[in-house]
Amino acid sequence: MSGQVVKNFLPYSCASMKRAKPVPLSVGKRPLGPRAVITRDKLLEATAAMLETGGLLDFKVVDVARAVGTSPATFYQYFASVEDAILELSAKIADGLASLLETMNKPWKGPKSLDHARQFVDEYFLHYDAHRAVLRVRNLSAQEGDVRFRRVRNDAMLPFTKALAAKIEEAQAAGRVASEISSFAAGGGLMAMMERLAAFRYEFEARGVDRAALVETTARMVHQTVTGRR
Amino acid sequence: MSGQVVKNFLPYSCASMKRAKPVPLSVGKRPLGPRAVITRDKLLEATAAMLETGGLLDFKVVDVARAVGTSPATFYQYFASVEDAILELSAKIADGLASLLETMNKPWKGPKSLDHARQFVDEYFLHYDAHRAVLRVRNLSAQEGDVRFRRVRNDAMLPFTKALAAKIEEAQAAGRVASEISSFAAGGGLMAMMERLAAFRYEFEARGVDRAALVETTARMVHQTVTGRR
DNA sequence: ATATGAGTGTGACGATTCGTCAGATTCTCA
DNA sequence: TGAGAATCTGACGAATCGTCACACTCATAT
Repeated sequence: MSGQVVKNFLPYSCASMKRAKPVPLSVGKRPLGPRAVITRDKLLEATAAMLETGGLLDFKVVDVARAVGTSPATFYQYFASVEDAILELSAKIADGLASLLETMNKPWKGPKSLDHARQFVDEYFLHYDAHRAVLRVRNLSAQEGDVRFRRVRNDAMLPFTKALAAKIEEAQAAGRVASEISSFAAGGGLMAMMERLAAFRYEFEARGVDRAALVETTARMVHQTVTGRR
Repeated sequence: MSGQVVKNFLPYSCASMKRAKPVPLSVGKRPLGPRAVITRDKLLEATAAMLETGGLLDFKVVDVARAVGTSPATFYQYFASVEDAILELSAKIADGLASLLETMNKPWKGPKSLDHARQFVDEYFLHYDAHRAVLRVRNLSAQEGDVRFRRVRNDAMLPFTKALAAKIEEAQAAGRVASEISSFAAGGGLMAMMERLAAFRYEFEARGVDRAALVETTARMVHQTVTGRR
């Protein structure tokens, strides 16, 4: 109790006046050293793990810190906020789609075209499965209007939407798909469907639609919309 | 400062020992009186409003209470948790779909069938627009595995999924839709697409696809998948 | 009137989390 | 080995959470 008086004095004491600028010791903008990179990565990892486990509302930085064996202060040394950490996770995840996009950019022609669609859907589901926790937060934040999350989401999804749209335009030119359809909207619609089905896959399984059936059905819907063929 | 000593004594004073059971005065399970219903509703309303305004992570009961001109304690008198309040909001919202379901259960036959699809999509978008804030939290919680939210979501969406599935089965019986498709999965896929497009509608507008175009395109995709006709 | 008690609301509290420092600790290398 | 850079954290004030005992309001019976 008596300490309080001292405490109130301290910040203005002569001693503290000596060092004019106490040097903001923490990370300025200097590149992180190797040890720092490791803890930072561990924190990111733990953040993702935490999101898998519990709901977003129960998310506590303390838990993440504890999981890594460090203190909350360390977390805030590397991330300005929880959202920043999740944003970075979201961005990292998007990279994993590169190879899938290649598959996508090949033309869907001939008797194999439905197989392409199947592979596309299947791999997208795999991708979503591997990152569902982070992705659902990314999508929530994007819907809430957070520009950064919107950007990350678009970076991940737009290439696919456009690739689908391009195929649709071909089909439209060939007269197999109605011209009243907006190719971009349709491509986006298909991506929307896939994302959503991936998210609620288990809901379908609970009702007797197993993964294979879901993939097959989705692939056929995609294929049909994109090529105009059955 | 000196009051602190007194404070430490109080909880164990003889006076507090007198009443063995202090009677939990607050709401037991008795039905709420008229005044209570009003404040409760105001709290629900303010909760919804708060969700429209800011992100889920910034949600503070204090703000809701302040908005209604009451204290957090009052909020907790009526809702065990924030989630409970949002759950109730979600349940209420689902009721608004009743009339749309009627539209849905009519057969989509003849030259007007595409119009039915258009109306369906259009009204669903309207519904989503009116409740986007609550719906996105409902969906997040459902994805996180919260059983209550899953139930509410299913109650709202399953009837539509089933109605679509029924139509698809008709089309399959007539040979217009591939039998390899799971009608239930396809119906769910369409609902998924609509929900998602409604959620990210503004993203499309930012890219030059206005509402009308989005509705038209979506309606055609739904119609095509459901009837097997162009 | 007013006393009674059910119905309704809240101040105040302990507990928990947040986000921020200043400074302790650990590492590097001259 | 020791000086300084890099990394981490104890400790703190502020804010929020969720709870409880109590204060207030109001209709009704006496």
